[in-house]
Amino acid sequence: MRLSTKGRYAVTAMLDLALNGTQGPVTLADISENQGISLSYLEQLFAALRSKGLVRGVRGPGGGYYLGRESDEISVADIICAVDEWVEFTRCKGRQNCQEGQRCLTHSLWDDLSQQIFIFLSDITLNDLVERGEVREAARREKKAAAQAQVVGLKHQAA
Amino acid sequence: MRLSTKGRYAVTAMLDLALNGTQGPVTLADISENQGISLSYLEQLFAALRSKGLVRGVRGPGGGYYLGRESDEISVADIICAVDEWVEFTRCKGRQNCQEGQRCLTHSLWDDLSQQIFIFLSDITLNDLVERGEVREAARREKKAAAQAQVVGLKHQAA
DNA sequence: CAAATACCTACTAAATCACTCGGTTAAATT
DNA sequence: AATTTAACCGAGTGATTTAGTAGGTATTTG
Repeated sequence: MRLSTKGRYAVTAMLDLALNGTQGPVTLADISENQGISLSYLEQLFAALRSKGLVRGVRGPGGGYYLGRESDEISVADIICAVDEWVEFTRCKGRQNCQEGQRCLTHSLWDDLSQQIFIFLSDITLNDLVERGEVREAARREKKAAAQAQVVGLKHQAA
Repeated sequence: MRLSTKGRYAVTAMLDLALNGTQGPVTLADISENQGISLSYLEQLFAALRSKGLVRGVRGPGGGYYLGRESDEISVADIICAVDEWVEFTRCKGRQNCQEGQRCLTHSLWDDLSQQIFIFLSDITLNDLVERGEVREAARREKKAAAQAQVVGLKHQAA
């Protein structure tokens, strides 16, 4: 799992689409203006999103983009994976000295972390983000506190 | 929190140091050969690590590097923060339209994730990695399974 | 037909990555 | 003292990524 600004741009744009696309398609020009992302860069991002079926484009006047699926069927991980290539963290994959050396130790570390992040982001849908914005204060803090407690639990178990 | 190959190189090198530095300093030339990282690149990484007190250099023949602290006092997060600049995920920080718009939603998402990753990596020390390697098979798999179960628990709780 | 919009290709300045090169100090060995 | 070993230092480099510009073509609406 790779975390870059590119992926964050894509999530932000998709969230804009989820929020403003309830009645009719949203143009990239609108998103560009709303989010301060250049039009051509958005086009590149949406080409990738389209190829993965996350958005659906409608040409011509009055056209724009729809979400490709329901907003609760699109996870943040889906979006990031669509625009950011999944780079392997390993280097000695298939090399000779990766059976017992130190490399394997860090490999399992990165693998664990990568999976951890993936699971975290797979569980958050665009709809969650939309609702999170509406409910805001109370519910959000509760969720955060619960997740926090879980992480601390994981910490003590691992130690 | 930024996750790049640079940080992974640094962790790998530090782990090499923790494993091989028990009796006397370890030269960068050794680490270079062991881990397949160029000497000059290691020098750059260790300049950053040294400035943060994570390693201590000894010049002259028989010299090399020691860990700056005990291996159970150095976390993976410490290492990554030393070599990877901490880039802010936000863009509209201090801008006018970040009070209630969509941007704030993604901001809290990235902040949560970033903190999540930081906590995860802050809890893993070099010593943990060394021990993980010695106990190997049995204990390692148990730990992983336990962590996995925890993560699944977190997922269901959040959902 | 004209306009709006998606869709597509190529190019670019800036930054980062991993590395090379060519040094200079400081300490141990001879 | 001379040599060697190693840390330490700075400049530069090709490859890649980032975020953007420019200039189109294709398709649909009015």
